[in-house]
Amino acid sequence: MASQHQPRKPDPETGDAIAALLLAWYDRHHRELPWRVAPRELARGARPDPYRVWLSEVMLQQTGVETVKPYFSAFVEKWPTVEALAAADTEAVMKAWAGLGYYSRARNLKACAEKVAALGGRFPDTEAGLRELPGIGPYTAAAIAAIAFNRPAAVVDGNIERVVSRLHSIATPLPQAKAEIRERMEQLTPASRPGDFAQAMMDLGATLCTPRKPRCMLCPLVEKCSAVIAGDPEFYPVRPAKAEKPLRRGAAFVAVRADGAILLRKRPDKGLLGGMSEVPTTNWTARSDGEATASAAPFLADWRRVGSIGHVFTHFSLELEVFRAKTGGDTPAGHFWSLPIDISGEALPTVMKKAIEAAIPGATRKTLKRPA
DNA sequence: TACTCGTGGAA
DNA sequence: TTTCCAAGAGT
Repeated sequence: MASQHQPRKPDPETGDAIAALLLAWYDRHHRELPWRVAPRELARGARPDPYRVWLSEVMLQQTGVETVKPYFSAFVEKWPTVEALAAADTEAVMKAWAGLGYYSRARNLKACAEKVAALGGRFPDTEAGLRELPGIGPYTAAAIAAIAFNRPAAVVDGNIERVVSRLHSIATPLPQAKAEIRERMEQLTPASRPGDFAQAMMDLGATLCTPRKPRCMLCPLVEKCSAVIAGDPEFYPVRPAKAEKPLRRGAAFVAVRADGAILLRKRPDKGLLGGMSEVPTTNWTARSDGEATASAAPFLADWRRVGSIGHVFTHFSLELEVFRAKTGGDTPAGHFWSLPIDISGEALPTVMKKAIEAAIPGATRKTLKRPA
């Protein structure tokens, strides 16, 4: 039923008052962000560019604002429009995304750009229409609808889950509480300025209503906050305990050619680090398998252990023993050589840059621009 | 519903 | 140091 995703009439006793208080706070204290159109500009008639709103929202999925900023700048400079991104090489997009994590986002970004370009370069302007595009889920569809198209969509992200669960002292643990939080957000969302309201809720969660030590004395909603009245805002939201991360081990092989080139290969499109490049490695297993290292190298060589690196993924930790060898120019099937000037621009995830750095310090550091 | 899927900053 | 967790989506 589409109707259950439509906002309800705001409750005049609480919803309207809260929205008004929060928007007044936002007008004075909103963050200045590269992808954001400030309320003053909106009042003058400026409209957000849906392409920039979409790009920023995808980058911000589970990713901090400060981390996203340089990537956002690089993307809009390289690809100023959705048509430009649609026409880009997928490999170039993966390279530009390298280091940002959750690499399926980059593939979905490209696929989404192609679909939107096929629609004449215009994004759908409804939640339902946006929801059909790859990489756009419930949150992102609502955020784009509200921010770019002024639709009164109920936007719910991690910040808003925290703010709303405190505002209404919702003790139900996540993710069970999501339905109730959504209903509350639907009641709160105003018909006027829904995009600013969503961003105001997120700014509040990011700057005042923080996970630990919330600064309630500065909060515009402190008098409306049930958790504050109850005396323990930090108790909310209630989350289940997390599972412990298992440790996996493996070995990585950095083969260096006489001209300094490093041997790389491309990972499968799906799965962990999908579509990204890597130095050859063994399988990553729960046990340490020293036996497998020599046979798992791309070829026989004078492999020397140069150290080890550690890396933490979402659901496991990894320790890689790093080996290096000087080799000839043969190219094993499925591999390719990357020259020193190209290394920093390769689609290398952070864990692979760590491995290369352990073998050749400075190799992945950004150097001079490649001559045109 | 429950996993999978990165990374880095803050406390 | 460890732990948490950030503007979640796909399967």
